[in-house]
Formats: sequence, structure tokens, C-alpha cells
Amino acid sequence: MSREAILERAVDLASLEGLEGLTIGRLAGELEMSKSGVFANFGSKRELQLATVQAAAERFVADVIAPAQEAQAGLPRLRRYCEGYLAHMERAAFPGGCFWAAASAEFDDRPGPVRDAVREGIAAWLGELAAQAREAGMDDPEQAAFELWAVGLGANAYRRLLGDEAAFDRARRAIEERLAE
Amino acid sequence: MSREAILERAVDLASLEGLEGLTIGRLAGELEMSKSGVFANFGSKRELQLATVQAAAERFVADVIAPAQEAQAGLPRLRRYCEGYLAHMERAAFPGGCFWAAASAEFDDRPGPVRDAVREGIAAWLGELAAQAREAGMDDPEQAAFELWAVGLGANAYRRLLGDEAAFDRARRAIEERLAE
DNA sequence: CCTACCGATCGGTAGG
DNA sequence: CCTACCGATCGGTAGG
Repeated sequence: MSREAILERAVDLASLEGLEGLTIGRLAGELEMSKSGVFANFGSKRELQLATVQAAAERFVADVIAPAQEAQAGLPRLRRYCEGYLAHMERAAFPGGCFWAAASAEFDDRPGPVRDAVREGIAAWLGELAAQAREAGMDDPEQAAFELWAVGLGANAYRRLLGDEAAFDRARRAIEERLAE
Repeated sequence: MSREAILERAVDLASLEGLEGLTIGRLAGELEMSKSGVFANFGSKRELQLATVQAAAERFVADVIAPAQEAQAGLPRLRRYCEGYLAHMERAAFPGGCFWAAASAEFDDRPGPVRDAVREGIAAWLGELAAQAREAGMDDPEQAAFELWAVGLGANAYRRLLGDEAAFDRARRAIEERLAE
């Protein structure tokens, strides 16, 4: 079993159970491996968590960021980012809902390398949104990035907790109005 | 040690460690009680979790909802709700950040009574926001409630994960623009 | 409210 | 990659 294949399952499991609930024993059970077989690939639970965050970032880049590079920098790419971001969550790219929403809520008060890795992933995404907002000539790109990101976070929580698929329509409407300004 | 005093600590601990990370042993340690002494007050971990959600709801009502009843129904009360909501998170009414943001991310994919209780608390808050938006004459009160709530959720995450206190200024600016429409 | 205990599971190690 | 094990902690119980 390759490290890559293990991490595929680790990301899915972490989106469901959290990065702390991602236990080596449970992951081993799902992969039909021994605990120590999984353990040996990482050396510690912390390294498993860090590798899982990295794998989730790669999935997000492949799914959302890379395809949007076809669009022109500025407003067109910003729209593609928002569409990709919502579509990514809507089709449940992670079975437990957005990995990043779950990971940031879980680790925002646990200082250490895992928290730092989660923060860097989210900061990179906010930075991408702000860069395109700046390119589009918006007067406060960081403000726009914050608002667009918050709407996505809200849609994920609204759908997952309330079971209301209208969450994404609401998010699209909010984003449309924000970008039409 | 009264049940109420135990629940005070339970809410704080849950905001830091999550409702699953709120273990009976750890809570007992902080209260300098025996595990079974804490346990006997609730009968099961699930009952402790449910009582903790209830206590968090009471804290939110006392802190945010009740004071806003002084304001006139409609836009004035809606503004007070938003101000109270942000101030509640900004001064860290829960030491681990907004209890509800953490609890919804943790339980959104764990069916059962705890999830139901979290959902009901959040649905009640969204309903309050929508009711005032309707009273204020807004044309899609649920949409407004969704957007205002999402901005608060975003501000909590932005501040806690990125350590940026500007999160709340950004949230206030976004809410101001939304309500000025 | 307490001590003392149960089986299960945790992260991690020894040795192969 | 495996079996077998470690001490710690989990939710929960017995008995007082």
C-alpha cells in the first residue's frame, strides 16, 4: 500500500472525523492493514496529520485552483475561483464536508505545526482570492477575499448542518451581488 | 459542586476541545472532582454533551439575544443582533472561540441527538435574524440571515486561525454594506 | 459524592 | 509490512 493511497483515505477520514479523530488504528482498519504498518509510513501521529493536510491542499489545488488558471487574471479568474470553490464543496469533494472548514475549527486553538499547516493553506487561498480581486481593480481586495471566503464557509456549514441544498444557491447569489458592485 | 457550575466549565472546555474532546476525566480533573462524581450528574457522556449544548444556548441568549429585545423590532433589532453577535465572539465569550462554530463543524456529520441540538440552536439564531430582516421589509429575509450569519462565522475563523483582530472590522464593514442596501 | 475496577482504544515500541 | 506488547486514557459500572 503506497503512502499516496493511504493519504487518500486519511483525507477522507479526517474530513469526517477530524484530524484528531483520524486515529492510526481506525485508518489501518479501513485499509485492512496493521496499525504498525500504517504507523511505519509516518513515524508519528503528528506526521500523519501534517501529510494529510498536505494531501488535502493538493486535492484543493487540483480541483479548484489549477482549472481556474485558464481564465484571465482579475475578475474572470476570481469568478472561476468562487464557482470552483462552491462546486468543490457542493459535490462533496471531501465526504465529511470541506476539510479546511473542519480542520480550521478543530485546530484554531491548538498551537503547533498542524495548526500552522492549516493556517498556511487557508492563508494561501485567501491570498489567491485577494490577488485576483486586486487585479480586478477592487478598492479593498482583502475585504473582498474575506467576504467571498466567509460565504463559502457559511454555505458548507449551512448545507451540512441544516441539510439544506439551497445553501449553495444562497452563496452564489451573495457572491454575484458582491462581484457586481 | 452544582450541576450548573459543572456546566460552566463544560461549555468552556468544549469550546476549546470540542464536544467529543470534552471528556469526563478531564472535566473532573479541572473541577478537582472524581470522574464518577461528574459522571453521576449526567448518567452518560451523551447527556453531558446535550446539557453542555443547552448551557451554551443559555449563555448566547443572555449575552446576545436578550439585550437586543430593548431595540425596536426590524432593522434596529437586527443591527443589535449583529453587533451583539460580533462583540460576543470578539471578547471571547467562549475561550475556544464561538462554541457554535466549533460544535457545528464537529457534529455536522454525526447524526444523533447532539447534532440535532446543535442544529436547533443554530436554526433558532438564523430564524431570529430572518424574522427581524422580514420585519425590516427586506425582500429575501432568509438570504439576509444567511449572509449575516456567514460573515460572523468567517470573522470567528479568520481571527482564531490567522490571529488577525481586523477580522471583526471586516465583518462590521460587510454587515454595514449589506444592511445599507 | 468516593475508590476501585472493567474492556476497549489510544499513540507508540520491540523485534522480526 | 507483521505480531505482540507497553502505559495512559476512554466511557461506564460496582459498591459504598
